[in-house]
Amino acid sequence: MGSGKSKVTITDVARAAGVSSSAVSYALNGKPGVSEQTRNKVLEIADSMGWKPNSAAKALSVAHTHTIGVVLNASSTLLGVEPYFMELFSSVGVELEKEDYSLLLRFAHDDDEALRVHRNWIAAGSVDAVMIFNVEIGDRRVELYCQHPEVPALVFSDASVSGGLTTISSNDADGTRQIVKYLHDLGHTHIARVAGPERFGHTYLRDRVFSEETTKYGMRYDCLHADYTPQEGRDCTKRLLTLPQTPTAIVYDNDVMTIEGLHVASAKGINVPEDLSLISWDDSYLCTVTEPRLTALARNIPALGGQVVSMLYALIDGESVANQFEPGYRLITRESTAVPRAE
Amino acid sequence: MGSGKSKVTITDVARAAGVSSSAVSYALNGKPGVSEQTRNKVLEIADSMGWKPNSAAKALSVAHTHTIGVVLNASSTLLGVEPYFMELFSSVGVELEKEDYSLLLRFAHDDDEALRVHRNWIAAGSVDAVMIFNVEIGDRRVELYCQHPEVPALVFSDASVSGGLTTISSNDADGTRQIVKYLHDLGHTHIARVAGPERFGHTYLRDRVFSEETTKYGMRYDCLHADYTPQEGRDCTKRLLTLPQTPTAIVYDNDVMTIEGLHVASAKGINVPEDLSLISWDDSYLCTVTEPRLTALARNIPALGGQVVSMLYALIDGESVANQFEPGYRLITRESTAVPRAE
DNA sequence: CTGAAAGCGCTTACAG
DNA sequence: CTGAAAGCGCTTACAG
Repeated sequence: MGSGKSKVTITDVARAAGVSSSAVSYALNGKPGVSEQTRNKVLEIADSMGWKPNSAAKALSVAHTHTIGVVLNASSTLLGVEPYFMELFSSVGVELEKEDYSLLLRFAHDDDEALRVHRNWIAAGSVDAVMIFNVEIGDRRVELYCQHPEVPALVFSDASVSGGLTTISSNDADGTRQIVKYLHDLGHTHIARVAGPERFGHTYLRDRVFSEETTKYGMRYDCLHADYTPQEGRDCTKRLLTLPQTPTAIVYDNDVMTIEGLHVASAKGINVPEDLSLISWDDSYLCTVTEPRLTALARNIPALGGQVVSMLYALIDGESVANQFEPGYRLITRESTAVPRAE
Repeated sequence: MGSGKSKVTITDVARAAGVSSSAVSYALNGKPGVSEQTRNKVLEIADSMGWKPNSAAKALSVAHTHTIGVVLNASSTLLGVEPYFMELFSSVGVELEKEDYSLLLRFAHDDDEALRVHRNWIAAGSVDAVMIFNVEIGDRRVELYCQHPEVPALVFSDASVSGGLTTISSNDADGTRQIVKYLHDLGHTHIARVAGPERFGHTYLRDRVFSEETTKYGMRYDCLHADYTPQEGRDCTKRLLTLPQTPTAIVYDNDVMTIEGLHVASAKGINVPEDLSLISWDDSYLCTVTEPRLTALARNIPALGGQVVSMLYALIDGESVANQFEPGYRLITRESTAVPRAE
């Protein structure tokens, strides 16, 4: 309603300083076209009047909103459980802060709703760039932003599913190798994995490299696909533990499933790590909370922020930026892994 | 840069429809001043051309951004650990979605930086309203928004610290009563609490009601103040367990500290719940992950979203809205609480 | 019911 | 170095 009526505008400042509004604009934006004297005077007066550029007016003029868009899946019960997004936003947000950029956040129930938001953002010019997560093969968001290069998209996925959009990828091949080598060095010869959904690009990549590495080492490898939820973590573990030949180690694609796997094992009287080693892909506070604490593959999210934001700014500036990898994974060994019991 | 060049504007639609741009505006906004015929034609054409209102232009005209601002504390290591914010944002975000409102998110390192962002938002007209969390006594954000009623603030705190700004409060008095009564009914006569920081309004309120209720029941009550971190959860538990007279139950103001308390107890050979009952204030997945699982006081965050958003909309519409309470707390009893061992 | 015009608060060529 | 003017894409009184 009547809000903003009392706001001080560039015209007020101009009047107070006795110059034109364009002079004020030049002064305020550090552009040439105004003497040092006037510039200083304007700066001082603007400051004393508490002037700040109206964001809508500025956005309309320069066609930049100083905003990075993200739409999240609201129906994912894992949003609250998994710290990933909050940690990432925090790390990215701190960097964005330096240039007064904001995160524009939306929650969609399904893919259609998400797509609607993205379409709207593109047509309305609401964001300077977007970050896209959980990309699936043939993702419609990827398709959409390929058709609209005017709003740059940074895709958090393996480059194989980004349709040419700029990606930042976790180095899943390397992470997989670290895990398999570690288990092999401990003496395991039969490992299993409870993986994420097959439709995600990084799942596919992990699947492939797990197969390659285990055959390289002559290990037996079983893989079940799940959806990251506690329920499926439990179910898959039960199935693996009733196999005629039981694995001596299980790798889970997230920490929540690992924890549920641990509970299933102890309910069955199977000791971790003596009888069974468990590794969580993704480290978090959760992994330090169980008994035993969980060996986990950790990503360096705090370091990720700067990298992400500089990619975003480069994209916004119209530069072409190469696909990059996140800071490397690091295996944190705790008490859930050990030498397998001799048969 | 050259982005937005190809965007379809209201003028393009007007030209295509053979009417004036004002007619288009009326038609698109469902306002009178245009015949049904023209309205339908315009709607159809606008749709077929893929027109969407430019958000900056609209915001500049109507002085509304369709945006709710939140600035979070980036240096809190608990952001990733505690699911509260993500769950709340998700629940609020789903409601906001229906009216195409967005969350505008910033991360500040300290109070000064947060205050700077808020000042900027006010002067720049960047948000239609803000949500404010973790309010302290004498909070400068409260002071700021009291001076600027033109941008409404919804404060998540006890009404005693909001300086008259509209609040939505968790019913901490009721929650406290539930906990104390439950422990009393089990037979506990000496309970302790590891509380949050004293500077928070809700901590103060819990402190007071805990005192009242325990004296009402004739229970002994010890209280230590901590900062929600794992470290202080451990330290405070150790201090409580080396008291000459040891409590038979400990209540923690968050789940993270409860879990650390559990670890301290088992390290000392103290059995939970036989020797010591533990209750977490705030329920989350974490509470179901430990052995034993934790009895916890749960808030109903999914139900909170609708309530919060309708308050926000009312505030934005300039209505005066009364302070409200969140949906009530519910005590979830699990295996970390029991009848105390007879002395 | 309809169109021409002014305004929201900025920026940016364009003349002086 | 400086000012007057047009433009960003909408909305909204104001005349016809």
